[in-house]
Amino acid sequence: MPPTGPPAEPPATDRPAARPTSKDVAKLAGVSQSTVSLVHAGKWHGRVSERTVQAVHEASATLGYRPNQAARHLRLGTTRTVLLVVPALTNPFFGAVHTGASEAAARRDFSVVVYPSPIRAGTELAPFASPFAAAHTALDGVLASSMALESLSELLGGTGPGPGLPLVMLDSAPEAGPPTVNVEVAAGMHALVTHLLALGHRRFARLVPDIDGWTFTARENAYRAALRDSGAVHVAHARTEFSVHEAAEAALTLLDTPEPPTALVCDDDVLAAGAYKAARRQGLRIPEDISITGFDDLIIATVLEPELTTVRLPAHQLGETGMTALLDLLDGRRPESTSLAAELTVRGSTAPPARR
Amino acid sequence: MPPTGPPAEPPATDRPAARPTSKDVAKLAGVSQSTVSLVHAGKWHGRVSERTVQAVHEASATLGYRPNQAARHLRLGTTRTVLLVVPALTNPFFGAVHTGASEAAARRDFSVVVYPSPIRAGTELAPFASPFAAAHTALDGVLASSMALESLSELLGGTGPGPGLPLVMLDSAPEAGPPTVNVEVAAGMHALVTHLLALGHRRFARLVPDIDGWTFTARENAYRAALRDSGAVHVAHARTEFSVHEAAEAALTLLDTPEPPTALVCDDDVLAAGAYKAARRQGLRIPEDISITGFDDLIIATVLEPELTTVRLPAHQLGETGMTALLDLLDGRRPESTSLAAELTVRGSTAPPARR
DNA sequence: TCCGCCGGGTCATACGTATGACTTCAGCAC
DNA sequence: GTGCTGAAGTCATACGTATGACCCGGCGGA
Repeated sequence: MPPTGPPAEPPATDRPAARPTSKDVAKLAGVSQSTVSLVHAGKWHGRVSERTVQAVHEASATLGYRPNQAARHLRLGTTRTVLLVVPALTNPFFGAVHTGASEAAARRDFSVVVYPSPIRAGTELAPFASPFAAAHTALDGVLASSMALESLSELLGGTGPGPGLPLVMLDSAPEAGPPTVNVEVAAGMHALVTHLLALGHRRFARLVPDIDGWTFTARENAYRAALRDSGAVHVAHARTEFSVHEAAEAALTLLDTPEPPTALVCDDDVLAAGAYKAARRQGLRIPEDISITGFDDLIIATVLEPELTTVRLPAHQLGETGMTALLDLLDGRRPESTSLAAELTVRGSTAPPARR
Repeated sequence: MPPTGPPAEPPATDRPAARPTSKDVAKLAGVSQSTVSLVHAGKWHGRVSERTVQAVHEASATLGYRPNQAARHLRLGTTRTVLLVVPALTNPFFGAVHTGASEAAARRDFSVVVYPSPIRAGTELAPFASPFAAAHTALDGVLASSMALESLSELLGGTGPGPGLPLVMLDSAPEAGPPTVNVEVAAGMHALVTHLLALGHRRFARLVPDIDGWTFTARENAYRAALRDSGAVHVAHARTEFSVHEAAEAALTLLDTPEPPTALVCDDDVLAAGAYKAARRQGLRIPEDISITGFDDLIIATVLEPELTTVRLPAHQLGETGMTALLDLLDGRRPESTSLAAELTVRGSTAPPARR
């Protein structure tokens, strides 16, 4: 006698609410599980008759069958899920990036998980570190924005020799390893400064966030390059936290001087909003007494009064293009790094400087 | 002789870049795969010696082993992934909801996928419908915001008899089936109107978005209730699309009348921004000639000048509480529907009406 | 001496799918 | 009748993990 008799037979009643499997469909349709799988994969040409295909479809419909994703992920070795790393979704710019990326992913049957990563290395990383590490094997690739590569690879569990995940970077230095999709912020900045120079401005100042990142470096370099040999001077410079009130304080230090600038170039619309506050506190009219510019073209650009002259960045397209590049990479095609145009958007916050 | 000889033997060389499995770890540590699994699950007390545990950990570290998520999902029948359904992440309010939800999920080792759903039924649904259906079996639950239940269940692939996914709703009617987490918008609106009445306002108007949803209905009802028997009158009402410029147009129709209101109650800060524009186009000063209020307390509330009196909604906390409720539900605990307080935030856009 | 028990592991299996290898059978040419 | 081909399916297995059921050696008690 074999050591085990038949174990306690499971209740033969059809379990009611359990999700149906391909086996259930097979039984109902009177075919084998393989056939069900073939039909659902669409690979049945020359292997299954039309009549059987019909039967399988009907059976699937009546049971409400959906293939178990975990099982196919395991079998196929792919999860059709990618990770989007952005600084914060509370910034509408990245909300738009996400939307674009999601749409592109959806078109090719991929899902997107978001990992809002703190920009500053180290801070607030704890609550997310663990699930990220866990998700590592649940991902096919990573689309990462505005983050230093080293901290990213650290996040990716880089300590071990595990093979790296396919990676595409958004808005980061094109020279670095992975393919990148960027916005031509340099060209945008150039157009912006040129616009101000053409209006007659000769005294410039600059308000920048205390965030490191390729875009900001690129903006800074383009700003300096555009000013060089222009006859205009860069008179001052302030770094600030990324909030309206902090920006206002910082802008005040730029404006409250014996010879204030006539043009204030801010690296983001939010900072420009702070600059508006500072200007008004100093009794300066915009744009008569001072021209102020932003960057990004968020909603607040049109909320401000006068509406803000800024550089529009194609956030949605950035996400879309980046995701497309990543999926191409996953398909084995080596995507080329691309740049998207940024567009100068002139509104009411810039004008010729007052005559002295 | 059996029909098949040994099939073409796989190349016995250790494959270089393949992700290591628990089997590889087991071999290196000199134990069985089961033991590795037990150690990683932390369920080894009384079953594995400390020394062996050490060995397994070391082997895992040197190989850079990460458990394959697909395999454990399949085995465990759970994916530890939930879906967040929000109208649009480009609205910073929902960005904050997402952040809160993600943090709560991360704390319990869950991932979040986002499905930005159009508010208006039918539109733009196509690009997302398919992956959503596919993801259906890859989800443990759904946290949904501001959407009609019927369109949601449609999204969930409701045609078939598939068992429904555990669901928690954000900001929706508490009477409906699933547990809800809401913000006490009614109390917030009551406080707001009371504030305006106390300032002496007697002629009210209202600017609302052309979006259906529980919150907006609740705001409207609370507004009317607060005005009833107050001696004040509701003079006009306009619906508008959810954008600054459209809102400005709509607000103009409210203000450009023989007897304009002295208080304009807007259902969102974005609409209030539009109202500011309309007021200025009419030559009205804020708040001397007209008081304007918003709702939500987005960044633009402090960007506007004067800064906007509004009702702060705890977006982050909403996402956090909602996610916690959903995860409780998944754990079998029946969460109770809860409400979060909304806080009246008085700033510079409200003042006593001008004497006539 | 024998039994029972416990610490420390291993074995075997199931989760649900996808797919290469195999089978079966009808039709047809020779 | 024999052999061949193609259509229509089925079989068996592997993906990597988690876990209930076993197994084994040593020790304490009767």
